[in-house]
Amino acid sequence: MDKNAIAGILSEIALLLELKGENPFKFRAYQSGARILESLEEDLAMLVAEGRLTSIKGIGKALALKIETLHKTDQLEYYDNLVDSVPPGLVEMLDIPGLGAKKIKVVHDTLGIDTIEKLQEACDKGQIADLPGFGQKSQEKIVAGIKNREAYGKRHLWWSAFEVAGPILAGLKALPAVERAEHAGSLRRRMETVGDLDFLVASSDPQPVMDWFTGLDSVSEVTAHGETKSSVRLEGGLQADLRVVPPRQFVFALHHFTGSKDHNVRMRQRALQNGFSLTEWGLRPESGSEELLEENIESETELFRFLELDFIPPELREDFGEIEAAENNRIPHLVEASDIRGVFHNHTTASDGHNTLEEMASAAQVLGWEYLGIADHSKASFQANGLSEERLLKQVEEIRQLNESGKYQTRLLSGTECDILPTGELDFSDSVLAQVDYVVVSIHSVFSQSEDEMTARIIRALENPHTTMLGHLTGRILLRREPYNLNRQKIIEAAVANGKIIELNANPSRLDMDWRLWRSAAEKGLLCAINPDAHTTEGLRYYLAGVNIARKGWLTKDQILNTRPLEQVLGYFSR
DNA sequence: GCCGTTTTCGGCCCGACTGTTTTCAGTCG
Repeated sequence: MDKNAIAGILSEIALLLELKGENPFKFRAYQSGARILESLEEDLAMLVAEGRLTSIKGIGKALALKIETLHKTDQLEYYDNLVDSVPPGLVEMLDIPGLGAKKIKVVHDTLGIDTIEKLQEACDKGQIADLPGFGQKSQEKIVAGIKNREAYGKRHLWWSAFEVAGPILAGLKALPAVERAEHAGSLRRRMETVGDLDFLVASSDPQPVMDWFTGLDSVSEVTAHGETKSSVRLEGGLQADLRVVPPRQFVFALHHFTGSKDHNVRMRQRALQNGFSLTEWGLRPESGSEELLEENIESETELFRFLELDFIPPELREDFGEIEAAENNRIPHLVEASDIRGVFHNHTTASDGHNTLEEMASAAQVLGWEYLGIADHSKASFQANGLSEERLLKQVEEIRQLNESGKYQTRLLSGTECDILPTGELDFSDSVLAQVDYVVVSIHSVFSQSEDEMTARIIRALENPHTTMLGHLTGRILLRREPYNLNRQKIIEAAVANGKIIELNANPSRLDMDWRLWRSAAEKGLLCAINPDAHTTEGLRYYLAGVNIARKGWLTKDQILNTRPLEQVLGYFSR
């Protein structure tokens, strides 16, 4: 069993222990164990073989033994027994807002309820309201929670959440009572998906701010309306929280509510080591002290500096080594949107795009790009109106003529998004591929191969001398389709060995390859290309989502091909 | 269940809101 699968089991164990009412620090140990495993750089097999698991901070004897057992045998009796002892319905109930492990345990222990259906029935009979610690309101909340579980339970794409958040933030900033306003949470950290929107405001007069927020036209339900915090449900199911804090607290609260939780834990630990207690309220000389430190800290930069750290951009605050880097002046200068000089993977009406070659060229010019690559589908992608050899060569000629005409300042590059056939062969022959500027190779069919088959298929495509870059590595569609089975590390290694690029597909539903892999991949020498995979002129703007993810992946300008000027890009293609 | 160079036991980040209570537990982030 690989480390991610094992991590999944450890998280599940944590959940089950919580439902059983175990010592909270015990299940937290499992939770943290799962996370540690996921972010492990070293080969798990090696760590197990050399008995070095316990040398990792957070992994003790008990966890090490369980990890080792799962790794070697794919089985764990402890886990199996635990699963058998907790009805699956109880786990599902955690999705219902207002129901946590303790209350679920009460419902189960007193009424014997073990499915959501039975919970619904008990609510209908009014039995839940009579339980100790429950009441009429909690019962109503549970009924609503069950009803909305489907619609509200899911996360939202960062791009769409950001579009909703933008006008709200602008509205907050325009209020007279508001001194400062920012969004926080996973939205500010540029996570690929967002659970809810967090807004933070500095004001000494919270009431009108709260009233404005809860009174927004797009609010379908007000779930909390307090003096410092309000929560609303927006049309479309997105939840939004607003916190209003006194101006001198703003920086601390912004840092706290930006998270991530794991990053905050590390920051608080660091503060404690330096003799301070850090909370969203500010810094105290020591834990337990009432008095806030009278330091003049007005920006996050100053807060980090107080803890002897360089500024850590919000995108990096995932406890992925950013604290250590900030300690040693090793936070990289991350790529910025303005560094992008063009993109390579885009479609036109020749295949399944919605805008013509010229419309795309014109839109790229508006974006100020030096070059725009066109990579329409190849013939095997029949469903996407893939180009035949003949049509591709015709397009190459069109592009050549358009460039010669000088009509657009943006130079068009001719490429292809060539299908990787199930065998790993490419959809076009070498002689055809030799006639385009570059080749993006992608998988669009037969997703169901085994991990070994899929990995070998992709590696074979990377070994083709005409291949320039690999498109959307895993084929995942966020919130909709899981990645296909493949060994990411092997593919990264093959790309490096063959001098090939892996694309960062910037389509907000893909954001593939995942940001968690980029830092170590780039350290191994992998070159990135940020591609919007645009099917419309508006879709070109997705490159911004790609830059976000590149930043989350610690990438700098020089690790990304499309930050380079046209001449260098052409030079790279004709190596 | 993990950790520790004062510690092998006694901690483990912490505060707001809600709904239930009548001083607080559970949930959430």
